Amino acid sequence: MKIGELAKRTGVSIRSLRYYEQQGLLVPLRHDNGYREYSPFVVDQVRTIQLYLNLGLSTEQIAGFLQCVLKNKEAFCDEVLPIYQQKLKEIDAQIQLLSHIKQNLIDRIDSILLERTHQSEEERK
Amino acid sequence: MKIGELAKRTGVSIRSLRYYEQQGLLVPLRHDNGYREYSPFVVDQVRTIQLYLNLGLSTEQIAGFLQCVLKNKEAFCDEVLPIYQQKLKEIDAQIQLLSHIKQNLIDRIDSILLERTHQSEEERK
DNA sequence: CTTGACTCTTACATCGATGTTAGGGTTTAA
DNA sequence: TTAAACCCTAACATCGATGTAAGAGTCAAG
Repeated sequence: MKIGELAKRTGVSIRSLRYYEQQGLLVPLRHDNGYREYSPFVVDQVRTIQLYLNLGLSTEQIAGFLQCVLKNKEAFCDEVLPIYQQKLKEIDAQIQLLSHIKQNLIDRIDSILLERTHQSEEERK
Repeated sequence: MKIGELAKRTGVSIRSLRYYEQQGLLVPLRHDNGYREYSPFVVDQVRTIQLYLNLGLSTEQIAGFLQCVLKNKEAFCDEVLPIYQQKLKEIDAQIQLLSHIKQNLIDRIDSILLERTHQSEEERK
């Protein structure tokens, strides 16, 4: 199938499919006219790519183990686990940072509301 | 004081100080030779800017209320509260997304480890 | 007067997946 | 044959605070 149909079937934009190819995630055949030709199996491959992107992995990381996981179970691909664990660390760090900021915001919001309450009480006198 | 000293006193890079000015957060005087001249009060002003940046606010948002909060309590500046509340919403959304991904990663890691455990047991037979 | 330390402006680079556009071939159905 | 619908490459834009570098002027101490 050509790129337009693959885009429709996967819900991934043509732009992104070309980008994945540039990053080495997809290697379509080429017709004489330069058009890309994709095997039907590639639909699943694209969905797999999307799955990993949604886990926050970069195309570079995905490229490192995609060929393996397409043929085997993840547990068989030694590159996957360390990447997952590293990503988990990063996510934890981000969550911690965001939680800190969140508490900070909550405190400041409360402080403003409290101050306004006081002010209203003053005015009522 | 000149920009270099302000940078030293605040720990903010010269580059950033110029950027803040470009964003309308700082308005230093200019000497005849073009050098920026900062009042000593600006040290606190820069610290205030940093504080808001660390809350995840953009320079544009900060510019919207900086003049007010420099002269009054935050509770007096009507622009602040809605920005805090909106930021809080965004942070919550991000935390939720990250938590979702985190759980997903944990599940996949567990799955891999479990599968390897099984495999080891098989091999032991 | 000279040299080192400052300062100035302008502008490109970062990070990364995706959008968008321009300019130009190809295919297909009417 | 023509027009619509596809496809191609190349390249700029996004988002935003900050780093970095080039080229040039200024100032201060020796």
